[in-house]
Amino acid sequence: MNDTEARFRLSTSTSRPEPDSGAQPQKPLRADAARNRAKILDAAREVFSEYGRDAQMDEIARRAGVGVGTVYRNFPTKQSLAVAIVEQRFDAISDWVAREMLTDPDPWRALERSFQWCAEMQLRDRGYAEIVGTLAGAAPAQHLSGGPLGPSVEQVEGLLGLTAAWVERAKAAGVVRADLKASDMPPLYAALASIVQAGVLDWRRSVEIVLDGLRPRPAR
Amino acid sequence: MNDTEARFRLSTSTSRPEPDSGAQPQKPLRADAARNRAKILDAAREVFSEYGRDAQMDEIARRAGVGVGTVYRNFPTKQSLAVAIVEQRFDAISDWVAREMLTDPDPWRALERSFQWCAEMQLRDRGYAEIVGTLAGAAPAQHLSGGPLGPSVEQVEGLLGLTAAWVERAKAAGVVRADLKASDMPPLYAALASIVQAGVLDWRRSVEIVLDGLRPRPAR
DNA sequence: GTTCAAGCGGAACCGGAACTCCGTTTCCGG
DNA sequence: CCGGAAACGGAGTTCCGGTTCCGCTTGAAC
Repeated sequence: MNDTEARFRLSTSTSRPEPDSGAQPQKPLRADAARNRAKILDAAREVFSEYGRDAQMDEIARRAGVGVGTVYRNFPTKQSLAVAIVEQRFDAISDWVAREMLTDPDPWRALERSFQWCAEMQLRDRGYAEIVGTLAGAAPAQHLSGGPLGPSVEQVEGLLGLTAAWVERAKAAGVVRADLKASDMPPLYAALASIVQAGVLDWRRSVEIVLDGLRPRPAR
Repeated sequence: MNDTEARFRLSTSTSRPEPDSGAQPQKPLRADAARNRAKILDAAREVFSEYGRDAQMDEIARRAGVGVGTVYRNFPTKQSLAVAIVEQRFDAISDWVAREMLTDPDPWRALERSFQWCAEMQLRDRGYAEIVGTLAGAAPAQHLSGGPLGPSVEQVEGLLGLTAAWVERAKAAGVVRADLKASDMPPLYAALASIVQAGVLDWRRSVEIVLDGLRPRPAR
């Protein structure tokens, strides 16, 4: 699973690590350096998904076939590397939602599939719950602090927008409760991810209950 | 908030730290030692609830007004201290369920209150989500490994029993879906705790959705 | 009051993991 | 093909936090 990364945003791309925003020309990296940067990102993705925040820099360097020094030349700190990975993951989520969830002609089925996908993601990536949790916790007006890790404000708003679009479609189709709001959804995904993370084998059962909670309220 | 601990199980009580199970007589601790052990447990409770697993032994010792050495004489390892605290918390949960949830004449209201309580607990104890997650993940036949931390098998089964009792009452009263099982509940509490942990301010909204999912299914 | 084992404090130890430094290697413009 | 700037590697440094050790203090049995 390599080079699935061409479509990611500049800040994590195979160009020079941004010393600061604003200076755009950025002489491109030397050929080997660019290659290494890509290898590092791939390795980091792998190691973070296996060990979550306990991933070790040495291990990442080893899997990238590179010295630690090289890792640190590209990402001055473990934190910054983690952020880059989180941003990639976040974009992957947005991609999926846009591609799979918004194009499905049946919004309810799209919802079911999205929960399924969320659970699978958590199963294969130990850091997933935290990412989704970040999104859920990034409430509307909470953009001030910009917690420890976390995707950018634009990323959060983008995904929230996609979610809102789905909610509209679903409500129009009458398949969900009439009072559903876009902001209701992220916490539910975060919840599912954490359930899977906790090792609950029968997470589908929890999904079933939540889905029932999302259905249109019966006319009184 | 001191000495709320008389009712906890022996292994965390103010008696000698168990060198092994089986040797029961256990000369009682010297008076000052017993006092210190209690102070340590109180401090640990406090620090763990503030910092979760990042709690530091030195800080615990400091708040207990005791040297680190004393902490280690009572709990040979940070892990063992953490386990003691987890067991206390777990018992507190069981207590609450037995006292508040099973005695409430209205099972539905008891359910609502329990979610409320769960959220409040998470708010005041950073380690709460992990405990509830452990419970949820401790599926029926999964008692083999005995993960990293975690309450004892008997504790888990005890609480599961209480939950089952509530489910029966609620079903008898016809206030919940007919197919509800005791094992459905722990994941929902774990989910709520994690939502609150993620910093979702409007967690009541998520609760509302889940509650709707728990209501009796409308006759088709 | 004396004695001494139980208990205490906290400086020192130690391992692990993030990060730095610098001698060596590699790319690439001329 | 050469020179030197850019990049590399990985041993070494630093920091941090759990755990140990040992000389001192104190409770309690006589």
